[in-house]
Amino acid sequence: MPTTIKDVAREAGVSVTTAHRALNGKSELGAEKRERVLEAARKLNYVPSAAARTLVSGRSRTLGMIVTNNASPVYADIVRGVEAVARDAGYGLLLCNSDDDQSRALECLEILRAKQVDGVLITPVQSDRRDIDYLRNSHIPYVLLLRHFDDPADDRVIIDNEAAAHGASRYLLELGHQQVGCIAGPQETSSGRARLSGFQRAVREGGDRVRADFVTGQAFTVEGGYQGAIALLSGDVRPTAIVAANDLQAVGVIKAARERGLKVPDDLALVGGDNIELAEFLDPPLTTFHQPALAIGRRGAEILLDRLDGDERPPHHVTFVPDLIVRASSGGPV
Amino acid sequence: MPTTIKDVAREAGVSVTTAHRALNGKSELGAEKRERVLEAARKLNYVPSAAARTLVSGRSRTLGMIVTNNASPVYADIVRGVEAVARDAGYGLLLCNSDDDQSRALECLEILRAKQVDGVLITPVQSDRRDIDYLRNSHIPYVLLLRHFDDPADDRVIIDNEAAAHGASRYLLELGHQQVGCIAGPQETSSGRARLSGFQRAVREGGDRVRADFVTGQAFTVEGGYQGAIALLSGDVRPTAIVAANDLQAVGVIKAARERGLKVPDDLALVGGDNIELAEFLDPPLTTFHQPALAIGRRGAEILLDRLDGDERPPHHVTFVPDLIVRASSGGPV
DNA sequence: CTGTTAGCGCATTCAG
DNA sequence: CTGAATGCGCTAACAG
Repeated sequence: MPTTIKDVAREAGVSVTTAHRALNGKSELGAEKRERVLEAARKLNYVPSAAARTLVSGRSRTLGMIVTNNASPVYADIVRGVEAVARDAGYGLLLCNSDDDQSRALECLEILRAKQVDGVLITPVQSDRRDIDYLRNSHIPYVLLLRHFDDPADDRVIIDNEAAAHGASRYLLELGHQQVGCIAGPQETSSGRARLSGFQRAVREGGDRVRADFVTGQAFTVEGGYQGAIALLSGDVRPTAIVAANDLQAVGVIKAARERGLKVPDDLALVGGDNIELAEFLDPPLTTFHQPALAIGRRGAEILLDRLDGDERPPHHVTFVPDLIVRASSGGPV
Repeated sequence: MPTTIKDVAREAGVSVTTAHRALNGKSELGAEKRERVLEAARKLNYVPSAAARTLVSGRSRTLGMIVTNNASPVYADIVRGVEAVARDAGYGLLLCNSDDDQSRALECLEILRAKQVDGVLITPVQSDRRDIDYLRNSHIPYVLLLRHFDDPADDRVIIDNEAAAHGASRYLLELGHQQVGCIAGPQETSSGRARLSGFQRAVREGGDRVRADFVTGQAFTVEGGYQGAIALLSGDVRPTAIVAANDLQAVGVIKAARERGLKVPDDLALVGGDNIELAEFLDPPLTTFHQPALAIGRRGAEILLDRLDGDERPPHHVTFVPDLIVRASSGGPV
């Protein structure tokens, strides 16, 4: 039984209301009584019940967060950024993983709604829009992270995936590769589509001598990259360079190449995406573009908290533009 | 305004109590009325208020979790494991990072207590025992993960760090190294101490010809390993092998070695710890021991949920025994 | 300046 | 089988 404000009031010999006012600094009241109350609260180790406050105020001072998988480096950093901002603002953070399974995401949303989170940060499952629709229909403020639908009404914090992938791909092509492959992420995801588009644009710009091949729908994981690489390397014409959808995939490519006795970058040039912490220590160090995951999380949380604070401005569309980071995996000068 | 049970009752034309019973399947009641209620609930998209339930029941169906840093690979996996088990049981998960700062941890605990979490999973800040004392004094059930104090009353899920580090160190010594270094983690942490002990035991067992050197207090991060390596490599006698406190530190060692033109493992053999996902793809692939972080999280959450379910058995002390994973960084046969 | 009253949404008494 | 009343802890509205 946690101690309640009633206990504090009794201990201090005042009414519950007075205790409440002393504790929350509402109206002015006798300095002496205030002290007695604060003293009693300290002595009894009083902490106000969030549940009761939520019940009466309708606000929980808790944010919800749904990500694909908090253990994946990019999401891990995003969660970190969100948590830091949330806690600084005195908010709790309820974390859920969807594994990009919509029904799971909806379960999570139901829990979050029951717990009356004040807002939600979400990397939507993009097999369909049900998660986002749920949030909208429930009138829960939300901010999209990493992925988004075209609806401009949504607040969102993303990176320019098209430009990022284009830059990385073009870099590879300028090194002279004429047979390039691309492992594209799930094409339901806006990020997966955009990165493929960027690759394709670079290929088009490369002119007629460039021949490109790609596989789609590979998960943003080591395994996804591995499978994608197997597919690309099994084609009739082996690519001399591969653009992976992200760094984890690139690791999968390295694994596949290693198994086939191909040396990266000599036999197979490679670029990834995201610039995870260990990218520079991989074998070989990975050429990639930098996705500022921590900042994305922080910015998203700030936007959400602003909304909860009454921010009525038009939708926030924050787009970071990643820098290309050249390392050894792409071949060419480092 | 979310819809309440009152709305459902009105819609169904029954009393609140009846609605409650229909929704919670308490006592038997007219099948027809039950249907009307369920139908109304569905139609109104009713979700019971967790805040109200918490207020009346005293239980929130939420777990709290405090880790050093959810973005660090081991913690990320632990969080993942906890979240999976928690959600399967219908529990929410409130996540906090302490950055191993006790005052921050205590802030988090205050929040968690206010939100009346039913239990807490924690990797304690071990600068002192205030976080654990707080939990105990607040009568909040808790399970320690990764780290522990000697108090056998605490439930805990850890690995045998001493044995793990001993095995890794001995492996290195058996390769013939006579000048070995160890980068030890913060010695306030039980894991940091145990890993150093394991190293020292291996050195003792190595006999008189083995000369060992070590630095303590290096953070379990790339930077910590880097600094530690600088220190060890700047000594009068350069070690030919280094035992890092974990894989991230080992990465830092690789970085330092690279900067100094030392080749791993030829000029400097290296072992880490934890077996993070990318350990095998590093340059060079890292010899390490496997810490089953996901399983640790899962097991911890299961124990905690059992406690909440009334498990009164003696304290659970789960200790996983890590396997050594030999890769190229240690030199020797792979 | 202070205390009394009422109500947030739900679950658990009690009566009927 | 059903409903009305009560209280969880806190805050807001209303007296005094």
